Amino acid sequence: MDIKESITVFDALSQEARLRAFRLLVQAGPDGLSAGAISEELGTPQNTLSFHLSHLSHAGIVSSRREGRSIIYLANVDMMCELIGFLVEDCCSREIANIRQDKKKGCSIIELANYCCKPKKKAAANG
Amino acid sequence: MDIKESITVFDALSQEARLRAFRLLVQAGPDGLSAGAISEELGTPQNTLSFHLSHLSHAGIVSSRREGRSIIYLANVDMMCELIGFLVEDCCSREIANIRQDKKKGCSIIELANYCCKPKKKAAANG
DNA sequence: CCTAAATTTCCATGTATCTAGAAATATGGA
DNA sequence: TCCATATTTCTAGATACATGGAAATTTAGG
Repeated sequence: MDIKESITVFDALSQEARLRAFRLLVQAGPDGLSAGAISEELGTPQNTLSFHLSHLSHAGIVSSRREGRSIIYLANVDMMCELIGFLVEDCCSREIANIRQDKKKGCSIIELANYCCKPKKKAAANG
Repeated sequence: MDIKESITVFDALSQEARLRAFRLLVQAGPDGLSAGAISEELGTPQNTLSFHLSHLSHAGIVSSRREGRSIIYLANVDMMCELIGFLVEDCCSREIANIRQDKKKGCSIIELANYCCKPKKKAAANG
């Protein structure tokens, strides 16, 4: 993910209706949710929500498929993971964070030093 | 971090000058950078940049201290980690991501399933 | 074809944001 | 005090975004 793309994603997530819609979609998982269902859940008129869904879609963090008369939206969790990677990237050079692959578990592992995330505690004699 | 706060942070990071300034500050680490240094690096007029730094500061992802005539800005990496936690939160319920504390290493560990971050591979007989 | 349902596109209005010139504020040194 | 430096605040105009009513599009069923 480059800086332009990440700006597009941040912009997409920087509006309440959109962020709440995205979170609903992440929670909904692979089944996704119809535009109408999201509209009803958020209490946002369908045409307004459509504008926002289109915004999310353009940013690439949601995708959609038609199912009969409904259009089902899906969170693109992959993109979200890329965004997290982008955020953590700069930290790696400061020994604040570390990203590696665990092939046994089949996952990416991000380690964030606690002196970064828990600054209230005294730092250990470690760096 | 709640949804309102995260919107404020996403909004702060959704503009090129601000995101680039923030990344410079992350790279700069605890020493930080003066407003003038950032302005010069980005090629953005000081008053324009001041507007953006104030935006970042209001969102809480940078802080500042005065040093003589300069004002030194610092990335609030803690806030960035909270933001990552907020993003990952919804995934956890879907077994896509997981956050835990490793007390021996003194860090937070985020595990992101590869079927999330590496969708090009075939998924195992798992879902 | 006709009607209903689900969603999007078009459009106008109001609001917020971005930008940079000019003026103001804060600091350091002679 | 006076001057130079560093940064912010004020201000105005241009641009972009959010909202929702009305019309258009797409699909389903008779």
